Amino acid sequence: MGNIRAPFRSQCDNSHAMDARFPPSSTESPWLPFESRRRARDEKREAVLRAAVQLFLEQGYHRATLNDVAKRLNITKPALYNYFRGKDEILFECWSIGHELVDECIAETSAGVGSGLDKLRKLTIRYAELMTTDYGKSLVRFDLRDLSEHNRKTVQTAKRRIDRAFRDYIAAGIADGSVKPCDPKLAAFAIAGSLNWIGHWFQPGGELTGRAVAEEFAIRLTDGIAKGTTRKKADKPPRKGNASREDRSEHHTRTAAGAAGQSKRTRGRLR
Amino acid sequence: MGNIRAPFRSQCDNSHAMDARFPPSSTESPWLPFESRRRARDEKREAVLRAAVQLFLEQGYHRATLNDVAKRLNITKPALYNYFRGKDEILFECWSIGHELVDECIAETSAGVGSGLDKLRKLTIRYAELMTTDYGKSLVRFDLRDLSEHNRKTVQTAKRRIDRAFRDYIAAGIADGSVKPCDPKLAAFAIAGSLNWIGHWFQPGGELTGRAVAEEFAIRLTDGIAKGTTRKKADKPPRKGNASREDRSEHHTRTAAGAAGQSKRTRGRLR
DNA sequence: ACTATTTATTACCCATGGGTAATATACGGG
DNA sequence: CCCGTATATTACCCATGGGTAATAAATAGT
Repeated sequence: MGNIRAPFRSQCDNSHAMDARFPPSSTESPWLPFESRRRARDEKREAVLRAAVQLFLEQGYHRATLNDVAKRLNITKPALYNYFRGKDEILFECWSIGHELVDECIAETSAGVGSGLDKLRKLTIRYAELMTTDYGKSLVRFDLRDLSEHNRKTVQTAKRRIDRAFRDYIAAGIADGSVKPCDPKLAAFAIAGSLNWIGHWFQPGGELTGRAVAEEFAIRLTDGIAKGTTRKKADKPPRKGNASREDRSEHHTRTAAGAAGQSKRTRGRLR
Repeated sequence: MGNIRAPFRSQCDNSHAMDARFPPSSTESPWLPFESRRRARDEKREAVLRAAVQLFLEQGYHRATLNDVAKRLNITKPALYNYFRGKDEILFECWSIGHELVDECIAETSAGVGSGLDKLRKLTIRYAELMTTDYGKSLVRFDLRDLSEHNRKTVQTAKRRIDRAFRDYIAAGIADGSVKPCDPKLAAFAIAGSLNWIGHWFQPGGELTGRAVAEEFAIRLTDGIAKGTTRKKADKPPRKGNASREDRSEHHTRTAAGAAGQSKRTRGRLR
């Protein structure tokens, strides 16, 4: 508990037992164990954000401590305050980066040509892929209420921009006939919600790449409101990898039913 | 700060300025200001859960304190420990109630008759409506990592039951021809994700009732994978077996996929 | 080298909030 | 009316973790 860090760290951290003069990975901390810290300020600031967003996602904002963030960067907590005012500002910056990325998606999609449906598909793919990245997940996994009043309003405004892009494309699609008549607001909620949820379950390194998920979702979701049955050739049910690794869906539909029975709201034990 | 509660509360709480002998609302606390506390234990336990789930949803689990929960019930924090071992157990019980409710949905849906698509629609409606309730929101707004190891496993198991119900119905629908060929796993993620997100944005008292949202979502989402354009303009899904199995194939080669370029990860500035 | 500035470190502060101990009050049964 | 049990209350404990003050080490300029 006492020694967060030995003064001259005679003993190396040894979580990476190799020559310490070079970082073992390109995504490592720019603070090499002790000496040779001469990188530019902005690089360090971004490194803090990378470490923070990872930790916030891994552990959750409230369980991740600034000591944890600092330790991952080979520094100590007060050093973080050279770059940020406090924990909530770090959180806000994660969000800001996410919003910059999504704003790029919207801008490029809007700049392109095509029907409302085309643009909706394009945005869906880009947004879905963003949801498989750390800063994309920031947009949907963190809690607005952890921000200061001012920053919260900023984020809410950015969130509204995203929602409006989806709605506008849907409305445009209805107008140009590429999208079934529907309520743009609810349809946007349905699509964006599905995409946002990717940020909750997707884990890189699984059997699916972010791009594959994005394309599959774009088909599945837009087909729901596309006028006319866009029937893909065989869609890709037996596509690239094998799906049935974790798909023990051979159990029949009668699962779970028996156990539930009545809602016995007599949950009365304890002690 | 000092006086959480006056010993004999000569001054009434006066947030409800009426005769204090009867609760002003049916959803009020069973602990009337001070005397006449003789209700059954289970009722009080459930009242704690109702207050807790509301507060956890309003403020977030970590910001909501047990003092807050107790205050809302006209009691003090240690009294809660007569009914629960700790904060995380309260959270777990909220989750448990939610899972009982959703297990009922699955059981009733599975017990019914109809094609895979019919069952998928039925479950979608029920699940969507559940997502507009407090205990339904518990399922998607709270964080597994706040639970003890043992309780976390219980919840994860229950979550897997939900996922499998969706997958099974989709797989059954593919088998009986009511659902387009697709990857059941991803399709279930897409649908369930969209529904889960309802728990994040829906607020009772808005312009839409839970039921209306549920029915609209059921149409919007299942149409995405239903084979044949089930063309029901006048939002009246509660019919069974209207899935016209006619396959109006109309080609529409997919575009959109390849167009998404590389996102320039060259974010230069950042203060 | 000397000095100013930046950037890190050690050693704290302290508000928060979950949880507990000791104790008081209500209630039900004899 | 008295006592045992259940259920509340007051008054604490204390681990956690965000944040700060004082200070030391590295860096850049001259």
